[in-house]
Formats: sequence, C-alpha cells, structure tokens
Amino acid sequence: MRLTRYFLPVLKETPAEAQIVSHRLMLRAGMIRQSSAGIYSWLPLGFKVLRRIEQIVHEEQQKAGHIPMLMPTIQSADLWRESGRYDAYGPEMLRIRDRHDRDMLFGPTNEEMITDIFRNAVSSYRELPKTLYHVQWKFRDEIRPRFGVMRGREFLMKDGYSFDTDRESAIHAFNRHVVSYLRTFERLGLKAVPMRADAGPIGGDYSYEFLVLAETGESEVFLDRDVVELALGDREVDFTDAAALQGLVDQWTTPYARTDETHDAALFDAVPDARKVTARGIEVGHIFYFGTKYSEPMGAVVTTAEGNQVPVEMGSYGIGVSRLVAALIEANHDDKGIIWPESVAPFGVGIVNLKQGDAEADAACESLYAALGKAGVEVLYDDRDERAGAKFATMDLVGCPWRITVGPRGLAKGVVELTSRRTGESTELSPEDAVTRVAEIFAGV
RNA sequence: CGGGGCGUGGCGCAGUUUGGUAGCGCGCUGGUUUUGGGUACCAGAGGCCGGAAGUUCGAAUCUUCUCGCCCCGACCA
Repeated sequence: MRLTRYFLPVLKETPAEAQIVSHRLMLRAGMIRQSSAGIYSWLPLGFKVLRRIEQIVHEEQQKAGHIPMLMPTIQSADLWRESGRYDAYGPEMLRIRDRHDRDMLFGPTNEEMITDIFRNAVSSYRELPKTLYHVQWKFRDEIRPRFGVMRGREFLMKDGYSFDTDRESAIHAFNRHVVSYLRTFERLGLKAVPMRADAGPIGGDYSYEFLVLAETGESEVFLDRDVVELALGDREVDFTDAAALQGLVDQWTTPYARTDETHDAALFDAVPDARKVTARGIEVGHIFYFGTKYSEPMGAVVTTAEGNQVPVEMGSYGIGVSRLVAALIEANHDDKGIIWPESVAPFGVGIVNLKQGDAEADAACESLYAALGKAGVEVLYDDRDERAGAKFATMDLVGCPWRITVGPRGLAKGVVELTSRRTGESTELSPEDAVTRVAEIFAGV
C-alpha cells in the first residue's frame, strides 16, 4: 500500500479522552475513531489488525475441530425468557422493540440462541459431540465504558458452545478449548496464562480465564514462574486424544496462577519464593463448563444409547477479539508507538523513501515495493513528500515490525537499511538481499 | 448509578472569576527555503464558543434547563 493512497489519519497529539496507552496509540495511529461512548469505528489500519486476529482465531478453532457459523446480533427476547436471563441480565442488556412492538435485544452472548438451534436439530447422542462457534459483534451496555476498545460497549467476540452427552466428553471439549486458546495466544505473540476463575453470571462450576501478561494490565495476578515459562512451541497436538489434552491442561493449570479476585495467599505462600511472580494481566478469554444450566430449562435433550432422554452437557468459550487488539498494544509498545508482532502486523514492512522525488530513490523504492509484494509481504510504502523525520515518526507510530530505509546516500553505496522496530538494530544490505531477508522472516509467520 | 471534571476551528489548549462581540500551538492551503529522526520564514483558509430558554444596551463569560464526553467507585470479555 502506498501511503498517499491509503487512509491513515495519524495524530501528532494525543486526544484528551484517552487514558491508557493502547487507547492513545490506537487513536494516534489512525486505527479507530470513537463514534459514541464505548462504540468505535475501525479505520483501515485497525480493521486490518482486527481481521488478522480474527483469522488466527478461526484457524486455531478449526484445527481443534470446532465448526464456524454465524448467528445474528439482534435476538428475540422470548428465548431469553425461557432461560430466565431476560430478567436476570439487568440494564447491561440493550433492549429494543421492533415495529410490531416485539421485545428484541442486541445480543450480549448467544447461549440461548445456540441452544435453540441445537434442540431443534439434534436429538440423538450419536450426533454428539459438537462444538459450534462464531465471531460476531456483541453489545453490553456497560455502566462505564472506558479504555477505548478494551472496555467498549460494542465488541467483537469469538464465542463457542460445546454439546456433549456426558461429563467426561464435556471435559474433553473444555480441554480442547484450553489448548486451542493457548495456541491462539501464542501465535498472536502473547504470553497468556489460564487462571481459575469465578464462574460469574454465565454460571457453571468449571471456569478459567486467560490473562495476557502486560505491565499496564488492569488486574494484578499472582503466578508460579513455572507456568510463565511453559510454551507449546511447534508441538503437534492431536485434539481428539483426550488423555494427551488432559496432560497438557494439567501442565498449565497445576502451577499456581490467580487474579487478585480469586487470589489465595496461603496457597501462593506454598510456591517457592524464587518462583513467585506478581504481575499484571488483561483478560482476553474466558471458558466455562456449565453442564445443563441452559439445556435443562430450554429442553435441549438427546436420547442416550440406553434410550434415556438427558439434557446435553454444555460449555461456552469466549475470546475478546476486539479487546485483543488493545491487549496486543499494551504488551507491545514503546514511547514512539506500537510494535506489532509479525503475526498480526497490518503491514509487515514499511519502506521509507528519504528523498521523495529523487529519481534513483523513487526507482529503488518502487522496485522494492513490487518485489516485496511479489514475495507475499504486506508493505506500507511512505511515498509522501515529507521530511525523513516525519516518515520515521509515522512508521514508528503505526508499528511495522520491519522498516527499509532508502536514500541517495545509501544507494550510492548500493545499499538500503533494514531496521527492526523492536530492537532498533539496523543492517545495511543490497535491496535484493533486503527483500530476501524480509521474505524469510515472514515465510514462517 | 454515587462522587468529581470537561464541552471554544481537524487535534491540544487559553480566554469565563472582574460581560464589551474570539486567540495561541499543531495540522491544513499557496509560496520561498530546507532535506538521513516531526525544517525555517512569508501569506492564507477555517469557529453562530455543545444545544435551548432567560437576565442585560451588550453573553464564550451570569442564571435555569438539557445533551454529550472523560475520570474515581461498584460491574464486566
């Protein structure tokens, strides 16, 4: 993308309303604009990142055997009256009325709707297990929206729902989610830790939340260093192997890891001092196994092999997709701007033309731009007629992980400069080698 | 919802206490200059001061009502 043809309204100054770093940077980098309290438009750059994250979430869900679909944002109140949540949910639910005076609502979650779909279509244990999911906009009328998309009212969430005949199978579904979430967050370049959680209003007896570790996180977390050091890496995971999954889950959930809300000082004290870690985190995922909480009142039953009718065992599993954009920035920034991990960067590499209008510099940039595009790398070419300083500042702000700097001085020596946004390290190399090098970096992403 | 604060050009702000008809920086436009980390100078454009109703000869400024936004708290992905 050529910057002169893109829509990237960057701000030199920080808008007054933004308090936390991710909100500031998202506004300054032209990723979002507020539309009203807690509701944002996603400008092209922000939208690109949002889609990148969504794509990774989809891929990892499907690797785990979960089935994508899409449910509507607007739901009928009747379903919620069946589960009893229409009254229980309170003013956080945005209630609306259609022209026929029917009570509708903008969905804050989809348990009722998916249960309804399920009960109308499935009646035998033979069709189980199944896990369905979608990525859809939700609305929760927060009392006080804040921190940009971190605590917005409208937000993009991946929510999945598992259906199983018995508890054992349901735990397997739960474990698939634990491991697929670990993989998802790892691919996003984040360190996320599952922590035992209170089930909260969604209910249930088995619940973990996933916290991304970031210095500016909203909640205090207490952990055993052992869990921080765990990583799946390139390990192959067979999601159908219940025992193997249980092993992985145990590995991640046995070491102490709690948020301040569920923190147990006595248990934490049992962790050797050298391994005690106190940090800050941002909740980016929450998973629940809640059994028959919805299937029972809503009559979602299947016939078992023995001929009995039993309510299905269910779980629900959320990832805050739009919130992840902010969490990624909280975990990856410096005082100049954002530093995207390669896996989600809206543009993998930026080209800075130090002397726009100089025939040689222009030509060198054009051929780099074409070659990188051909190599499958997304490029942001700053072809504005701006000073070098302005171009560097913009590139740093929007956070391209790599930058190629092209100017007459270097070209006279036959080199351009390849710089890592994260480390600031630069190497001079020929334009051809720069393309090769960048292509290598992104080949594995 | 309780407590606090703020609405003045695209952004950041001053002016409000002591009413006299709007100003600064950035950005924007044109020009000159400059050119390896947000260049300097010149000349411009752009605001019915969130909205409504009052008080007054006169309101950004005082009064009342209203709308919006932000911060702290309880709540949440």
